[in-house]
Amino acid sequence: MPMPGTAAPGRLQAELIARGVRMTRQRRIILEIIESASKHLDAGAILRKAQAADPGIDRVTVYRTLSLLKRHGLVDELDLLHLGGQSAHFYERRPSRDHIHMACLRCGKIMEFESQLFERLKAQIQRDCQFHIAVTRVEMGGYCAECRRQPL
Amino acid sequence: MPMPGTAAPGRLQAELIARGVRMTRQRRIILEIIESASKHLDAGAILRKAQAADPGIDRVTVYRTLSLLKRHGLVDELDLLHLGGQSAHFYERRPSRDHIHMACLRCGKIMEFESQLFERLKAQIQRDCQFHIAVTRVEMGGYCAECRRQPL
DNA sequence: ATGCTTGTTGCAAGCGGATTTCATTTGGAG
DNA sequence: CTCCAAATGAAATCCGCTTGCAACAAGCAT
Repeated sequence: MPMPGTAAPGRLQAELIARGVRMTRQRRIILEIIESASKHLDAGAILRKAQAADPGIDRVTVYRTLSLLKRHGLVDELDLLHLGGQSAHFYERRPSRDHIHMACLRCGKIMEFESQLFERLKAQIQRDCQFHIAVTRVEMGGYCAECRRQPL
Repeated sequence: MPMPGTAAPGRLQAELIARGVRMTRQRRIILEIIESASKHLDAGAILRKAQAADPGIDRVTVYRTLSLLKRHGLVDELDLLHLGGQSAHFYERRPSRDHIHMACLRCGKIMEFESQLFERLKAQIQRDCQFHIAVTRVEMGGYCAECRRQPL
């Protein structure tokens, strides 16, 4: 049973420590937020959640931690097609298997989809183009089932 | 034979006129730049080219024209994975057939790739998720054949 | 435990892409 | 030609993000 107030060291934290990255109080908070997020968060949302846990945390630290995680390939950065004119980026823990993001242009809902076909597509690209894929970003905008059912 | 100095009305221009959009001198210039671009341009590059043709053109007009084209689904907006820390967006005339963008993380080259597999993937999504796809954005970062051949 | 070294943090200032506001101009229908 | 809704340009502004720097702390060696 984990002690109250003591977060179980998440995978992100373990991964960073294994790579010799110094672990600070602020980083632990930010990593925990990203690990336990139920939806895609942008830097501003991560900052707000982090400040709820520790009001002293600065947005610079959030940006630097996100940059660190990107450099280590532990998070993916998304635009989600700038839904609603947003220009901020969204972040998610890099999944073991790539997935496609579908953004409903009407209700704003984000859906994810994994497909064997996508894995085959990547394999085709690596073979036919001699291109070694390091990171993928697949975003599709459109209209979800619910929205298509409703009158305009 | 087209008259010198008289650009043949491009497809973008014809498309906009057909939709009842007012055609101005500035828009004609910007549309022509996008149509004849040999590589992906960002708003700043479009502005510079436009000002070479007409120094009075303001960046606001470029942004508004790009926004208009996006609204009409005539151009696609890309991030190209913010290569080199760039935060600007790139634009291309919407192709008749979607394609995948590959960005080399070392030399910055952008490659494009069309695939029947991608068409099948889209069909699968529309069927399995009941999601009507309006726009796609597929960007992959990695290392191109030339860069992989060279020593680090 | 203690001290040291180096990476990290917070604050303030700054950067750059994109947008808003509003007075002026202009396309193009009648 | 006239007219007016739509488009433009100029300045100011917004907003996400980055940089410079002094103070601080992680974690290794002792």
